[in-house]
Amino acid sequence: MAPANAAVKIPVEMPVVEKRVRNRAATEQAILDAAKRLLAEEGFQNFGINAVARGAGCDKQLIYRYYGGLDGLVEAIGTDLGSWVTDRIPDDTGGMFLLTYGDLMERLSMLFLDALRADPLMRRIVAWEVSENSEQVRRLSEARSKALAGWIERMRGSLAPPKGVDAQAVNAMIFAAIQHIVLASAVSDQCSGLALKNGRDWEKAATALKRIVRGVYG
Amino acid sequence: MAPANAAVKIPVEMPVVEKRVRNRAATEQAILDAAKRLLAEEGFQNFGINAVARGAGCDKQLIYRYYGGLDGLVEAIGTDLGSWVTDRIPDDTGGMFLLTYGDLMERLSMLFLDALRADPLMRRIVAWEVSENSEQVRRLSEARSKALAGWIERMRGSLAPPKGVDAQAVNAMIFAAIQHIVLASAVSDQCSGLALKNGRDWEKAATALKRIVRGVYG
DNA sequence: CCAATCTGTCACCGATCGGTGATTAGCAAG
DNA sequence: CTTGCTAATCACCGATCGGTGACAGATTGG
Repeated sequence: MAPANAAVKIPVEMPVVEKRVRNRAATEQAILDAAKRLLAEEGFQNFGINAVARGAGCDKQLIYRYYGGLDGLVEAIGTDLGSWVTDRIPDDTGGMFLLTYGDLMERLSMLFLDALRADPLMRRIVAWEVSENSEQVRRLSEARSKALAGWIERMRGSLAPPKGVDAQAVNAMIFAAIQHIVLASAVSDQCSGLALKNGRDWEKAATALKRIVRGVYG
Repeated sequence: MAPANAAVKIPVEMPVVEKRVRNRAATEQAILDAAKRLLAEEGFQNFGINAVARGAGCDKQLIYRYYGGLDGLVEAIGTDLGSWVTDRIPDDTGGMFLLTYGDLMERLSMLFLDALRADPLMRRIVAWEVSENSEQVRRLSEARSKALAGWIERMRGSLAPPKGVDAQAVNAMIFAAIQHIVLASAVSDQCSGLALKNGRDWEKAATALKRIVRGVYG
């Protein structure tokens, strides 16, 4: 990538062109990977057929042929997404004994917070969900929330929320807070005046979150 | 240049063209209004020079002349935004006596929730904030958070948060939850499995929110 | 061997984008 | 009326977008 004479145009053709092998499965995977990578790194703003084709190093025609266009490609991403929770979030209690519903929710909150912070693709998708209402996004959103709900159900086991508390609504609030705070931190390192840069900042955020959980569930 | 026999052109002009008056101030206002309207109704996705010019019914050149381009126009929106809080959110206690910090935060939460639900422009801007990191958005974000912080400070009066609680972090969580839940409801009528459609749904959400506030601040 | 099929590439379309120079049209002072 | 200023429009540019039809090269079955 560093020719001695930095002329504007390269006069000779690239000698070794990395001859593209004829392999449909590999190409499909390359397209899917490029799409996920692009979405994670660049966001949904400039996410389009041309960009994905460029990223995958192939012609956009193949995206139409193999995935039926962007819609099909996004749907394929959504299918992959189903395994996100099981991949990125531990499915056990981490050796802890979750005796109360409060224990459970505190742990779920921390796991979800860390997992979301660590996954740029998922962050972009969440941001997409609250920014657009297309069919594409609805599919993604559905796949994500279904996987998430399944995970919570699995972790919950036989623990029941305390009487007199609308656990569904409260939990929605808690997860909403986590999602928004992680999204905000990813673009501006802060949220509502709260710095979210280094580990200590996140310690404070996590503490506040646990405080909230414990305040409701004891 | 302008032959009388313009065969391809439309033969009859639009009968009443609403003859445009030469009035710079009015045009500037029309542009600003169109920009705010477009952003509120269509979102930031298709927000651009051409769209605003179309919406304002003038040539895009005028946007460059009067606002120095989209950036300046967005900045003008941000300036307007400063008065959002004072316009849309009551600045008094609504006749209540806020005796404790918990009273205060409960009331602030409700006010902010209702105000955000009622303001599509502000919702779009919040969604924009968590989706993009351009200079434009940073300006908007700053103006918004500054106005919000000022409002909170004004309402707070001399009430101090209880010792042992990181009020800044906890409040950031609460406001994050409100923002995310309102954004989600605006595009999909739900959030994390919690329906957010009719008034009863919102009652439940508000109750959960108050529960959280009271759980932390008593 | 030929022919059909599959993978991949290329060229091109119309539409829209952001942006800019040149031009027209209304108004007021001289 | 003429002159000058300015609001407003028009015409055009290159770039990029999503989308499609035609074509080239490899693979495979007969």
